[in-house]
Amino acid sequence: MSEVILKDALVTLKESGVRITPQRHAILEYLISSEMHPTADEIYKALEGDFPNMSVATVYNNLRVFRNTGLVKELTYGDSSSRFDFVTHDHYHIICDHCGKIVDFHHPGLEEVEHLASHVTGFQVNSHRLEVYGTCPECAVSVQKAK
Amino acid sequence: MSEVILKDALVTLKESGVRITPQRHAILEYLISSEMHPTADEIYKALEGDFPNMSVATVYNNLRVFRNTGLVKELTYGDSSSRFDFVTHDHYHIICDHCGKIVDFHHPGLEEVEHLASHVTGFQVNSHRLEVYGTCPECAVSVQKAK
DNA sequence: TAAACTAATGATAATGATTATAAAGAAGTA
DNA sequence: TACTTCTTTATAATCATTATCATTAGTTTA
Ligand SMILES: [Mn+2]
Ligand SMILES: [Mn+2]
Ligand SMILES: [Zn+2]
Ligand SMILES: [Zn+2]
Repeated sequence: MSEVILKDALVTLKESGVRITPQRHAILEYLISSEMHPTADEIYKALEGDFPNMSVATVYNNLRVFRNTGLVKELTYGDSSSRFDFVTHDHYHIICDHCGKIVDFHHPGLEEVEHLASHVTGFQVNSHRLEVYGTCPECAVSVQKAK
Repeated sequence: MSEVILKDALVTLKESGVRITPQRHAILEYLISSEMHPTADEIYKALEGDFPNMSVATVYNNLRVFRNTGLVKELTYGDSSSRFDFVTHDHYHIICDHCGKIVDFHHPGLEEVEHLASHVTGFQVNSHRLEVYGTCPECAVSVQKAK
């Protein structure tokens, strides 16, 4: 299933004049298959078996290439390092305050909020960012036990 | 006007057993008077006239103290450094993609989104974060001219 | 095909925000 | 005053990310 997505991504890259290297192929494949919004370092570690000589700079460079091509979104939180999400359809994220897990969820876009914001501030609005925070079901269990 | 807010903040600190040092007083005062959501370094630079010997670590330490007391919110965006916002009433932010300016705006809380997110993910929801991005009126003018 | 050009990789150094450490100073307490 | 605790300051350490640059690989041109 993710085969098609990968193929499409490769086409997009080729159309943007970006060469498909084995490293790029592997990073993309990993991003598409992963549900966990990995950091650059996690990607690096996940691929070091197949690419023992790959530099961490290559991971960063290529994530930037993917971001500029619109294939990948960078998620930035307060904590240390960025996380990366392969772009399919629009979605929001809910994040566990305890374990840091990031889970996708869907919700109609908040155009109303964008309109109001534009109206009261005079900005031309391009986009918005929304995240919900809380306790994931797994962590809720642990918190129960701790009592 | 912000006098009252400062007084209240000092009371909150005292009640939390936090000593009021001249540096803390100055950082708080600066945060309250500033509309611009400054970074730690901007605060440091703004106060170096009055406190030539103050260490940048003191700024960071005290911002953390204020954050833990609930007086200050830390705003983390992708770009390098955190920004700090003195907490008064809840509000959202709209951010200019061109100049980085951060402007407050008010909008009813998005409880509906929190409920739906909780429902589809099984999380216990605590909070959410929303930012709107776009072009501020000033930058819109510059963009016009550039054409 | 060979030469020339261009892009990508990998090793390593640099950057920059933030945190840790430890000594010195100030305030609080008995 | 003696003792304890907190705070500041200077400085070093950390760590993610970016820059540099030589090497390699791919593409284009002659
Ligand atoms: Mn996602
Ligand atoms: Mn604000
Ligand atoms: Zn969790
Ligand atoms: Zn602007």
